[in-house]
Amino acid sequence: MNDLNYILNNKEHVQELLKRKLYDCNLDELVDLVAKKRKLQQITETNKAEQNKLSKSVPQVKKAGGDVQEIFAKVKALSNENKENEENLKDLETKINKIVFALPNLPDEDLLGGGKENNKPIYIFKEQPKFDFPIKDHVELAESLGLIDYQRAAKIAGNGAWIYTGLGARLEWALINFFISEHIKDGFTFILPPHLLNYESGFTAGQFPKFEQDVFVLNDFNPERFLLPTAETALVNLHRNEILGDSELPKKYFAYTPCYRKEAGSYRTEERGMIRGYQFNKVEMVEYTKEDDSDRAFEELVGKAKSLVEKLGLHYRVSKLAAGDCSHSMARTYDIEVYLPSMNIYKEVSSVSNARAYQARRGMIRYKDEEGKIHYCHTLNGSGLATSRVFPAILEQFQQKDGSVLVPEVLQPFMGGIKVLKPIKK
RNA sequence: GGAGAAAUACCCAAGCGGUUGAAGGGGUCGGUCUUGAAAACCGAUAGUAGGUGCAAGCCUAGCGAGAGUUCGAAUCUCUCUUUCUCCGCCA
Repeated sequence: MNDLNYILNNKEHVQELLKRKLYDCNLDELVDLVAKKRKLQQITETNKAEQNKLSKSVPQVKKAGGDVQEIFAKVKALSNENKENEENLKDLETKINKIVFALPNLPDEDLLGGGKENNKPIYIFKEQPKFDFPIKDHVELAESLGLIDYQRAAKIAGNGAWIYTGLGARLEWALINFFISEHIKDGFTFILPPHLLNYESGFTAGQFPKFEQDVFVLNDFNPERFLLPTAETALVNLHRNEILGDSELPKKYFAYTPCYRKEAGSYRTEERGMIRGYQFNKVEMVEYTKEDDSDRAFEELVGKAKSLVEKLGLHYRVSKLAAGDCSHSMARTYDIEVYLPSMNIYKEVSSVSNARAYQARRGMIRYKDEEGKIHYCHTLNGSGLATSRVFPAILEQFQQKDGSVLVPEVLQPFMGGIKVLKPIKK
């Protein structure tokens, strides 16, 4: 949610910024609605003040033996008038909220407008790996090495699923353990949140009301709950409706959870194997900061995500996303994209974003400065990392001529010292 | 899943239709006393959201959430949520 007064005072600029985010809107209606609402609010509140004053005088008048009926009639009249005003007010507010809640975050000024095509790689690690033999894709490798069972996954779950088996499960778990140990080293607080969250959490993170179709909603609950699409949704709600102390910030969290996503209408044929499923594992980092500290935190999170991929030894790049490719709630996003030789493309393993005060405003996440003044926090999040993209990248980038795959050194301690994954005989 | 109880400010807690936006206690902050501290005493102490104003301030909302009854609701009614106790079931 954006600052309403800022929108009102900078209408043209806001429209222009949102256009960079490929969100075309005319805010005239909003400005008009807010003006109407504030005017009506003034009238209603003045009435209400009068009504309260009269009501309060009843006991004294009664005691003095005065006529109370006259006051009753007056208050009743005011009350009726106000009832109508209040209904109109509520109506106006609903209309205003509908517009404001749906507005995306404003992109940072330095971002290029437009979509994916304007993303800019700003950092590259290592060279593209060269192979002097015909390479296999990760699906072939995962199957020949006995790491993933796609057939049985379809049997027991349906499409968009896979099963980690044996060493595959151990490799997956080693990745998660490696990430966790790095974050602990960096002083981040480990959180294991619930996977079923309530509507308010979805609203604060920015999933609702606009992206309800992307998550699994469970209507057996009253009120409904949903499966978290990323641990960010949980972490960013930890301090919802709270006022943090000045000295508590920055707060640094990370969590491991599976992420559940509908991904309606996804690129199924192109993305076979484990690139896109209904469920994938991810370790997620979230920071809460003061307003003037979020740029620092952003660099920190990008740096952390980079260092994880680097320690694994994978060739990757960092892309600065164009405004239109940043997600709805975010002012700025850098993607860490790992190279998949079989497809000759770079796939996101981490997305680091600064939401600035957008989520904090939705969830009333605030802090009190030394002078006792209340401010909105800034929230940032970054994957650290999503395993379902790292796993294939490891298989593909580290494959050998004999069909085996080298296990990155940093993972070996988490895999009982296994250094090579060898093809299994069928 | 069944039965019951509860939700009031930083914490505990009174209030059960009207000078209550809230007694009392604790805490916290300031002061007196003291060489200093403790104790005692005195004083202060709703945070928040929205509106309005250059500002001091003022107005509105707000006693778990929402709706209702009433001239008037923390107080009465309904719905929901959460917590606790007991029973059942269970990792």
